[in-house]
Amino acid sequence: MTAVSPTTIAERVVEAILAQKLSPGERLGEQALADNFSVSRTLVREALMQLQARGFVQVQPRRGWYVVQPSAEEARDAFAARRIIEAGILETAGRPMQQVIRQLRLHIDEEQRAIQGADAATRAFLLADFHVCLAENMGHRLLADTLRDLTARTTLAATLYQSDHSAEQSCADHASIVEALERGDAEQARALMLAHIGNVEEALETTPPPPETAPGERLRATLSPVQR
Amino acid sequence: MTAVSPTTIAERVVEAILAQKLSPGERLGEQALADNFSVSRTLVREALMQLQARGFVQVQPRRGWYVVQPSAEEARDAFAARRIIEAGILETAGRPMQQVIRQLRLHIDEEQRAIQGADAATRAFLLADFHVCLAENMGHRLLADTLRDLTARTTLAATLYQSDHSAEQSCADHASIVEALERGDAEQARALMLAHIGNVEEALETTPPPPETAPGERLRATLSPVQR
DNA sequence: TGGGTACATTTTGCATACAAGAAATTTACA
DNA sequence: TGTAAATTTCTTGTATGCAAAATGTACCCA
Repeated sequence: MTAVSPTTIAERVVEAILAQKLSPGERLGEQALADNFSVSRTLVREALMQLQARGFVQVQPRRGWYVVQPSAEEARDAFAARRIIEAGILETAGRPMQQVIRQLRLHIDEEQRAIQGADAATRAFLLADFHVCLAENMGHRLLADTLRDLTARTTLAATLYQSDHSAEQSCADHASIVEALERGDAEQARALMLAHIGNVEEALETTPPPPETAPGERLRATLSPVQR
Repeated sequence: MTAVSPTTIAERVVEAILAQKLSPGERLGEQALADNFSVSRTLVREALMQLQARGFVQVQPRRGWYVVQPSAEEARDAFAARRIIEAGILETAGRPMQQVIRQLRLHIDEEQRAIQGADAATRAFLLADFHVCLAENMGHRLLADTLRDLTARTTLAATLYQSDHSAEQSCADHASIVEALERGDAEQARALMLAHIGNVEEALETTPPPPETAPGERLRATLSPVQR
C-alpha cells in the first residue's frame, strides 16, 4: 500500500465520517485503525490528535476515541455558524463570477448523478461539499476549511437526529442558489442559502431517540479513499 | 512539573505565538520543545500535529516545524474571513445583552491596564482576545474557536508586516463598538467593527521587507503559561 | 443463584530505539 | 585558496516496548 502519513489517515477518516461509514459515537480503536492502514499506532494517534483539534473526534482518557456526537445544542451552534459564514460569503459576492458559476454547475451535475446512482454515503458527501466549493470558488480558502468542518458536523447531526431531508430537495436548493448568482442577484442568493440551511436544520427531529450509547463496534473496513 | 498533555503543549505554543514570544517563520525543534516541557518527542509531535491542523505551524518534511509565515495574500484572506464572521455575529445581535456588555467592558478594562503596564506580548494577546470574547459571549462557541485561530493569524501578519497600528487605537475601537452595542445599535456596531478591522489591516505595510528567511533560532525558554 | 473479589485481557499513554534524510563540517585535490 | 566530494552530526519519521488503567471473565462463597 502506498505511503500513509498521519494527514492522509486523518483525511480518510474524515471522508468516512462524511460518507457515514463511521457513525457518530462510534469507537475508533487505535490498533484497529493501525491495522487498517498497515501502520503503527503512533501515526494513528497523530492523526487522531489532528482530528481532535478540528472537532471530529473526542477522546475519553484511557477509554478510547469516539466520533463526536453533537448534542442538539452543538448542532444548532454549527448551523448558526454556517448561516453567518455562508450568508456573509454571498453578501460580498462580486461581479465576475463566470468561472465560479461554471464550477458550481459542474458540482450540481455531480450531485444529480449521485442522487440517481450512488449510495447515501457519496450523496451526503457531495451535498456538504457544495458549500465548501462555493466558499473556495468565491476565494475564501480559510472559510472553506472552516466550512468543511462545520458541514461535517451538521451532516453528523443529520444522521444522528434522523433527518428525513431529501437529497433531491437539497440539490434543487443548490441549483436555485446558483441561478440567483448567475442573475447577479446576490441578495436573493443569500436569502435562498439561509432558507436552505433552515430547511436542513428543521428536518432534524427536535426530540431524538436518546443517542444510543453506540455499541456500534466493527470499524467497517471501508476506510478506503472516497470513490467518486 | 505538573502533567503536560499534548493539548497543554499546543495551548502553550499558541499562547507563545500570540504573545509574540515565537515569531513567524521561527523553527520549532522537536527535541528543544520536548526538553522545554520535560516530555518525550512523542507528545511534542502530537501537539504539533494539532497545531498543524489549526494552521499555526507548518512542517517541511525531514526539515522541521515552523511557525506559519502568512503571505500577504493569506493575511488578506484571514482579514476577509474575520470581516465576514465578525460582521455576521454583530448583525444577529439580539436584545438582552446586559451580561455580554458587562463582560466586554471588563475585558476592555484589562486591555487598558495592559496598555499602561504590560509588555507588547500581553497587549497583543488581549487585543486579539477581545474578538474571541465577543463571539463567545454572543453565544457562538464554534465561531469563537475559529476566531481564535484567525486572530492569531492576523496578529502574526501584523508582526510580520511591521504593523504600526497602536494598541490605544484598537482599544478605543473596541470601546466604541461596545458602546454601540449598549445603545442597542447593532448596525452601528457592525460598521465600527468593519472599520476597526480595516484599520488594522491597512496598518500593515503592503510591501514588506522580504520576510527574512528566519535564521531566528533559540526557541526562547519562555513557553511558560501566559501570566496576566 | 446472586454477588463480589481476584485474575486475565485489552487498550491507551508515553518513552525509547532505530532508520533515513538533510545540513554542516571536514577533507581532498586542483 | 577555492571548490567538490566525503563524512559526520543533527533532526525528523516510524515502529516497538512497557506501564497503567479499564474492561471482561472466572471463581468462590453465602
